[in-house]
Amino acid sequence: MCSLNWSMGAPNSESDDKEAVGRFDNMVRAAISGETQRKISSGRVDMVRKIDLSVKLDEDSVDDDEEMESSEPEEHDHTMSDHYMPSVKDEEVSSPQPRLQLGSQQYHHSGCTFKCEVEGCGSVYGSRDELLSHSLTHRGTSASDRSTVEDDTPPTSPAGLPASEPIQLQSELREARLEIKRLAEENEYFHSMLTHLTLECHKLRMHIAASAQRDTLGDPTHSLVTQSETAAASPATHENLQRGYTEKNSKLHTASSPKSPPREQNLKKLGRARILYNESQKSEDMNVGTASPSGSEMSSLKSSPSRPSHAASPSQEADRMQEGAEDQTSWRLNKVQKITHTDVPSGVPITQVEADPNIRKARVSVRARSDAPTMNDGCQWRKYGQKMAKGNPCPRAYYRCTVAPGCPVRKQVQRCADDVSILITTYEGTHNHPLAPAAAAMASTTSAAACMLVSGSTSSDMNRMTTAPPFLQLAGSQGQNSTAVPMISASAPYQTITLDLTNDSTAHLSPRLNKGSGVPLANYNQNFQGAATTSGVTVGQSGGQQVMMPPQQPVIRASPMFLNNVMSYAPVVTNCAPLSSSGSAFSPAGTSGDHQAMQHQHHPRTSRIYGDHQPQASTPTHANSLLSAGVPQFLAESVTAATAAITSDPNFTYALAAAITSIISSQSSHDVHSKLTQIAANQSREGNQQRMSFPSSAFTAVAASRSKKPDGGRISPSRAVPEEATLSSMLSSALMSVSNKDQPAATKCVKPSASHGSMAISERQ
DNA sequence: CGACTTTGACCGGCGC
DNA sequence: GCGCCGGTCAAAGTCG
Repeated sequence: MCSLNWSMGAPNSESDDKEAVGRFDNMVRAAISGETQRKISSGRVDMVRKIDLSVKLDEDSVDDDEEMESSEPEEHDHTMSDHYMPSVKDEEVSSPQPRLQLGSQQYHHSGCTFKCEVEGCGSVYGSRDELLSHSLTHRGTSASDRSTVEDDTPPTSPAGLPASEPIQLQSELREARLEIKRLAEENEYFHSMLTHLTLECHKLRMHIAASAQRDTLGDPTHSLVTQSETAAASPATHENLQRGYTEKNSKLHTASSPKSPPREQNLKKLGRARILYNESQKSEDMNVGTASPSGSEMSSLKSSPSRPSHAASPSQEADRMQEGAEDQTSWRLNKVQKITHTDVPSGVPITQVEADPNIRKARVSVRARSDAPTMNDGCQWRKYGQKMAKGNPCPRAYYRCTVAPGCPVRKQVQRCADDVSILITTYEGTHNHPLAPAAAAMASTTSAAACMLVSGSTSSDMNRMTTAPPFLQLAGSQGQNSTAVPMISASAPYQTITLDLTNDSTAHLSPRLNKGSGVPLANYNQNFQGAATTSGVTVGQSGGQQVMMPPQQPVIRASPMFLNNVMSYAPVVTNCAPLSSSGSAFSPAGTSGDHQAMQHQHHPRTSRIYGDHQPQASTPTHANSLLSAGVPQFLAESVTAATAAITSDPNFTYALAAAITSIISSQSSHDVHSKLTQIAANQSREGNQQRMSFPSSAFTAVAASRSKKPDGGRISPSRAVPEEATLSSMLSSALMSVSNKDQPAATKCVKPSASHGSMAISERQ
């Protein structure tokens, strides 16, 4: 900022006087050309501001440059946030008794008039034109003040001001005013664009809400179409707006001053900014696994409560990113992105997620017995905080996934207040990276649970949850019914589903879990067993809230493992929005939306089924022998057993069986063989880390191998404690338990199609 | 020295 | 408006 500042206030030093004269000469010129070009990057509205700031209020006017610099962020934010375009009048009025200094002359500003305070003058001027002329007159009589000429101002003769200068300045001033007017029109256009986009966003939201409802009613095809429509509509709209702007701008351009470079640059910058914006959003979305178009971007930003008004202008967003303004605004943006990341489940357009506040706040809590600080779920976690939570003497630890930079997944680990041997791990968010098989186990298990949660939460009738998988139940709040197998906390601020792995069915499968607890498992299963021994759904009271308990079915207790393998594929295989839209869908395959990633996750997990089913397969030898035994058939048996296990719940049977079947059918035996071979090799390498006390497991070994950082860094307790219980082991054990039940497959042939997943969800409602 | 944990401070939401 | 509480940040400390 060089010469745009008209100091107001107390008389300045002599140097200021000298500088002011020369600066005044360049003022308008700089405002139009240099300043305009400099400030283009911050948006057109800013450009208007800078020109309008030809009268700027100053408290101390110590350093013009610094003042302008320091005032920029605030102005910028202001402009961006509400499209406020201040006029001179605004600032004039806002000042009680401002003083305007033009060159060496001072003018007292009162209302809309300026009074010259030069001794013996006292003229009053109503407009800035008059003021300008007057100033020039004074300057002609005080040529000594202009001894210093700055910048590129041509030197003036000692005799006085050239006669042509006032005319030239006035013409330039006229040009500047024209520019201001034109920019004001543009700003108005931006305003209308903002309004339009706001309406558009609102419309899209309604669409999304409607399609979500249709989804739950079993019309997935339509919903998908609708989603794609909504996703596609917005960019198109944006293009139209952009085009409209271009056209209008060209009209404005031709109708106004000939200063075309700024105009074109503005347009270019606008376009580039938009590209930048879209690219940045795409990169974000790619992380999440959904190449969400700008439509979702818009709504995602729009949905931010902290930024209600700025979201409709992607170019402004891009401008900010371009300028690298790391101010509060960008912090808010990050916050928005965080929210987006955290809450966007796999493979779901952001719009859908953001449209549903229920999905947004879904959490999955896993209760398991463990002596370790955290459970090994296969991921790398970094502890970023610890708090004493109310009502629990044990501190709550906060962890952040560090597998991939920027992964939004967090988990909270806290020991149960009633029984410190129980570790409550609450997951929130969706991984934006492929997961190791062991991590995928936990992720997809919680994903499945989150599906329950989301589906249940969308229903206003809680009783419908009686048709939910039997391992689910509704509870008032997490932890109140600590002995119950999974429950949904519908009243908590964050909707939380709890997978309780502390019951005996799990316990007997995972003796290590209880090894150090010293607490009889019966204590923790007493209530559940008591309530569940009755057939059918038991409804009880817990903490004043209704608790529904499903019929006790040991087989079903292990169903998380099936969900683990099923649900994570469901979004991909069936592209089932409800399934994948769970708030905490830790589904790596679904998340990535990438077929490669899916394959990457797919095979090991299938292998896990295989390996878990056969405890002997925990050694390479066994694995190889089993490989030769014919894997596909074995897998089919596993699927059959799994299917049988879930047939007790007629509504989820379709979804689960469909997903299972599709997993099997979508991969060749060759793939299975190769993956199993790979896992066997891993086991061979990591043989010393194999847990022989566990019946599994290919993926346990993989988990162990993955738990060590490639750079040899320290292993965090969450992944290095040797005695800890691995969720994956528990789950694999559970699967084995199910498989050994050898129940008849009531649902054997379910066609894997996109409709099934949704149908299951809808039926469940 | 880098990665990670610890821990006090800070912030926003929420209820009174 | 105030205080409580949950969640997060970031500087300092720790560890390999």
